[in-house]
Amino acid sequence: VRTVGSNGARTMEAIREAGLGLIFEHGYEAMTLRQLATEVGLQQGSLYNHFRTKQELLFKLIMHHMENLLAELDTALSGIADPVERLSAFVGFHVRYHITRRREVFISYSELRSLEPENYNAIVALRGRYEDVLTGIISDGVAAGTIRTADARIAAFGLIAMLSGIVNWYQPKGRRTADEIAAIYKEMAFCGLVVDKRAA
Amino acid sequence: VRTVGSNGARTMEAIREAGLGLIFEHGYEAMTLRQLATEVGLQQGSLYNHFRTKQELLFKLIMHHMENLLAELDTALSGIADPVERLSAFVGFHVRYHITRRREVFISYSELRSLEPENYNAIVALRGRYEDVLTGIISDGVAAGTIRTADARIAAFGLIAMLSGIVNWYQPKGRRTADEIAAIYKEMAFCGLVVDKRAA
Amino acid sequence: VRTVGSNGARTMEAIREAGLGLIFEHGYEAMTLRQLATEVGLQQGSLYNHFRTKQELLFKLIMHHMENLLAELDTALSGIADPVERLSAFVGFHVRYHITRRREVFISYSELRSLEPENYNAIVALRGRYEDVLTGIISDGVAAGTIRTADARIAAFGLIAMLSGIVNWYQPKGRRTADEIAAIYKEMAFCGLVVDKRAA
Amino acid sequence: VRTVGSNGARTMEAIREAGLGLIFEHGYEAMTLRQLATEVGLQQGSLYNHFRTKQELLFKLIMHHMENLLAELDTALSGIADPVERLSAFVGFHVRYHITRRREVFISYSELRSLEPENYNAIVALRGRYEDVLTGIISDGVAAGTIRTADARIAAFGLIAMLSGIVNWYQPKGRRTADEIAAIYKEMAFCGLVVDKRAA
DNA sequence: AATGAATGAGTATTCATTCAT
DNA sequence: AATGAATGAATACTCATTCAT
Repeated sequence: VRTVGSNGARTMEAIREAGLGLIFEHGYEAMTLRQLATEVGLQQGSLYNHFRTKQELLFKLIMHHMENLLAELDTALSGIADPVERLSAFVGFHVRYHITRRREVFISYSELRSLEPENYNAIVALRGRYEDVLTGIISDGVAAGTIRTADARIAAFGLIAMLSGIVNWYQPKGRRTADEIAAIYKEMAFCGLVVDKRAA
Repeated sequence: VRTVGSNGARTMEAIREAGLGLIFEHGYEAMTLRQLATEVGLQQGSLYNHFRTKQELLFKLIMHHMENLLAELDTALSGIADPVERLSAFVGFHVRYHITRRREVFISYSELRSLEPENYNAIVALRGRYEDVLTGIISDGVAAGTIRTADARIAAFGLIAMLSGIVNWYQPKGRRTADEIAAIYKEMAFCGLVVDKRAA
Repeated sequence: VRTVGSNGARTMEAIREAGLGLIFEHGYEAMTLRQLATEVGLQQGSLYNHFRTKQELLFKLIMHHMENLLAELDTALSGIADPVERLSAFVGFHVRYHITRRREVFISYSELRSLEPENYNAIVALRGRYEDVLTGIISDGVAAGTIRTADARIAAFGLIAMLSGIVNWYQPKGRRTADEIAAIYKEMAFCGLVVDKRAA
Repeated sequence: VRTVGSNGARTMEAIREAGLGLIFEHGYEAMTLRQLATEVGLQQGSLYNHFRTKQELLFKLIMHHMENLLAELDTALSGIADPVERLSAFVGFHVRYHITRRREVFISYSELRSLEPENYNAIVALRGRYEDVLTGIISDGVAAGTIRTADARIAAFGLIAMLSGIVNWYQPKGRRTADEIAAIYKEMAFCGLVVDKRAA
């Protein structure tokens, strides 16, 4: 029976939103479709008009996020040429994005393991492209003599891990604003922690 | 019926080891006690001679790791007084530990969510003590004028996140040894990436 | 929304044909209306413009077949008076019909069990009329002294079962034509298998 | 919880018996494991201590029957050499077996379609061996000049179909005993129905 | 300390059917 | 006459856990 005023696209959006929240809170395996249906206001079976399997829902959620991430990164870096400036823009973008899209980001890391091989590979490929952008920036800087590291790839991994850790403790009502956090991390990434470098 | 030659302590050790592997691979929720029993060579029911619930198994695994982590950190830092030297020792220890105890470390991050409130709190308290050690080192350095950061706590979080990210990509047969990796990370943490700091 | 050029009667015929094929292949219980709709090129809901329930579809399919069977039998026997000649005509008709309408025949036997009581009774009544025709022929022959059996009814059942078994193994491209098969069965039915009857 | 006095073999036997009855009555697809569990006096999940899937239960039931059928046929024919006498023994055996094991026999025909390909092939192979025995008897008789037919294989199929049809109408309380039915069918199979063979 | 049979609650998914559009 | 979104009940199967043996 079609509920008066129901609408496919609107329902799918509600499923997306509820799914994001439930997976963020309980994890993909622990979230049940009963919970999801209740949250959306549907019967369990009706969910299947909008996705084919629970796995597909997870994949769509993560995929949508990854594509968005890459697109917005592209925008954030466009028009900037100098490696150090690009690095600065990357850090700023990454912190802001991870703070505003906390749930998507968290899920995209923590639920990778629940993706079936084919889906897993698709996501990891996109993640690789994101990492490659940063690795490229660092390599360019090294070539230009303005960035220094023994291994651009490992440095990129380290930097991304550091910045991404924010989602584990950031609270919107916390003691620091997003911009302050970005500044602190940028300082760490650029200058390091130690004043008298001879000690290193 | 007691199988000839069976032995309680030995069985528990086998459960520990198998559980570590299965949770690392599939996640706590996704690991079934049937899998665990098969791996250990028991029937499902027999597992309950060694732990009371699946939750207890997870908790013991993580707790054991956290206690070990803190004890070893203590050893690694003992006898070192200077903050910068302590920081150096911390980084070295953390990288080495995370590389050698990859599964325990990974689980202790990713399965926190599956712990029941009481157990969760107990673990988070220990994790807090670990973070506090690093925060203390940084604060001491700032007071001594040899470390520079706007927020010792956030810097500690950032550093730990950066170093911990290693478990996501480290391969024992990879292109870098543990010591090389530690050196690269130490350099990043101490000096930052940018050569000409005026650009920041 | 009415698809351009769609036509009620044509659609119903397509449903009939697809339903016949699917039930023959998978069985009534195992055939889903989703499969049927896909085969016909409709959405599930649209099927209900052509029948009221899945059960009704099955009933109509079988009923249509039974009525047709009886009507064609009538034609095949019309004008023949002698019991042995009528028996011969019956066998020839039954074999030919079962070979050409394999799917209908098969379903009408195997899916009887899936009919609701009322529908079941209606079909079994028609089947009884078909069996009665053969029983009558045999009885007439016995009365006339040209057919011999201890029980006309059981003989009729046995003969029908023997002939109907054809649907289980007949292949249009097989080693025998329909006429050859009919001849072999007629010989068996008329003369039996054993040459020297004293052995029986 | 192990019910006091419960026993694996006894439970499996109860499942077998109940499964036979339910599949005979409703068909494999229509029988639910809820019904089966209720009939046996277990919870649904407990059934899975005794078979791995519903399909496996069906397969075991049919396989057990087919092996039994072949073993008993062997016994029934052992020590008989003359083809006509073997034919007589076959008919007698088949009728008696099909009357006493009505449910197994019925299921083994009607649920063949529900078997997965691998299982299906295993059963059809055994059925083929049964048909081969009869085909062999008829061929031997033809070679000896005591049996007459244009096609031993088709005659075997026809005879088996005729005899097997009994399961569709036989009632233990009916008007004829098993032995009478066997006699009537033997007469039909041996001598045919028609007195004056010139009419054929 | 281990087994094997049981529980009971739960899981994702499917199905025939309905009905506003 | 067809669609697409919904229902509600059911389905096979799984899971952590229990306990008599």
